[in-house]
Amino acid sequence: MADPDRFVPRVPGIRYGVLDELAGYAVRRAQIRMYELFAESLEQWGITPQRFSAMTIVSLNPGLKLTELARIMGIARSGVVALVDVLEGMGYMERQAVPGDARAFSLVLTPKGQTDLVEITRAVKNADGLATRGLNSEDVAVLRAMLLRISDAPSDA
Amino acid sequence: MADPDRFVPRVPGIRYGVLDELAGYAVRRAQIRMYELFAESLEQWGITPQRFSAMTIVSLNPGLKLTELARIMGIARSGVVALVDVLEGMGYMERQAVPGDARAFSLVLTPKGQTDLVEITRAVKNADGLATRGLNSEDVAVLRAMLLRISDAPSDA
DNA sequence: TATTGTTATACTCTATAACTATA
DNA sequence: TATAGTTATAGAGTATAACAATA
Repeated sequence: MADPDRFVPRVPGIRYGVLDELAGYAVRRAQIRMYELFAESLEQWGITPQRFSAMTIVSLNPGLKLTELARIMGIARSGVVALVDVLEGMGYMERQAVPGDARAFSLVLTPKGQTDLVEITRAVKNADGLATRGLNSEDVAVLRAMLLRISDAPSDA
Repeated sequence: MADPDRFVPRVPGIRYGVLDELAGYAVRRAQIRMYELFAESLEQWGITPQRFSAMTIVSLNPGLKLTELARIMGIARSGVVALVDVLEGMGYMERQAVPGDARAFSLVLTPKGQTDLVEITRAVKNADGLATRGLNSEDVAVLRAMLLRISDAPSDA
């Protein structure tokens, strides 16, 4: 096999110039490759990284409203509607009526969602391990800490 | 201002579970934030990160064919056609006939493209610096090296 | 036959804006 | 008035597949 079609981050003979000095381009290249590895592992489940994130967050924080999930995931409310529609269609998530507020819905995983999430999580961990196979666990911890710093970077000085 | 609408990577009171242990989720969160910072810096130019990458690569490797650029950037040929159409429409890039091959085109930047790329690169470096402000230059070098390892991760054992 | 660029089409992910029903 | 969810629409960005011209 040898992954004939996977992304090649550095093509021999090509000059990348400033791209090689940018943290942003390094993050982008890593993200492309990780998405490929995750997609391979999750293909059989019909689960994308985004769907996995939503399932995990709802599983651990049952009762979230759609607006809250949108804020947590950093996407628009309309995007969450589509995402929840898909997961509901898969039998993994449910909208439940909120007693005090007829406008809102509480999100919960179905029993099937909870059950399958265990195996899906195993597949995700496997993909993450493949991606970081070139790093030891201490390196990965350092990497995550540095990336979190970037995630928290403010716009202004 | 204080960035009222920017992505919040960790919402207080929310449990993230395994997401906090995954390198992949950390990369994704960092990528979202970096994209926001790049988009802010490049907004005035009508340039996206992808367009910047294409301009930089063509600038340093003039004469690339569309198929080659597609491979280098890791996207489909049809995507490169649309990308080159946009940059050509902006007056930044040109298709040039290839003497020996009537099917192909050589890509080059226009003089305007070369000139503006200097300032655009400055804006990109500024955005990258903002994103990595919480890290010193040694940290950033380590970060880039680790991310490159991930970019190169094979699928099989 | 194979390759290059192109077009057509579709799907995902994102956004904004307008709508409805409730609060 | 404001909020929660929804719908409509649009724009990137990606993909596959088919095509014409050329190799």
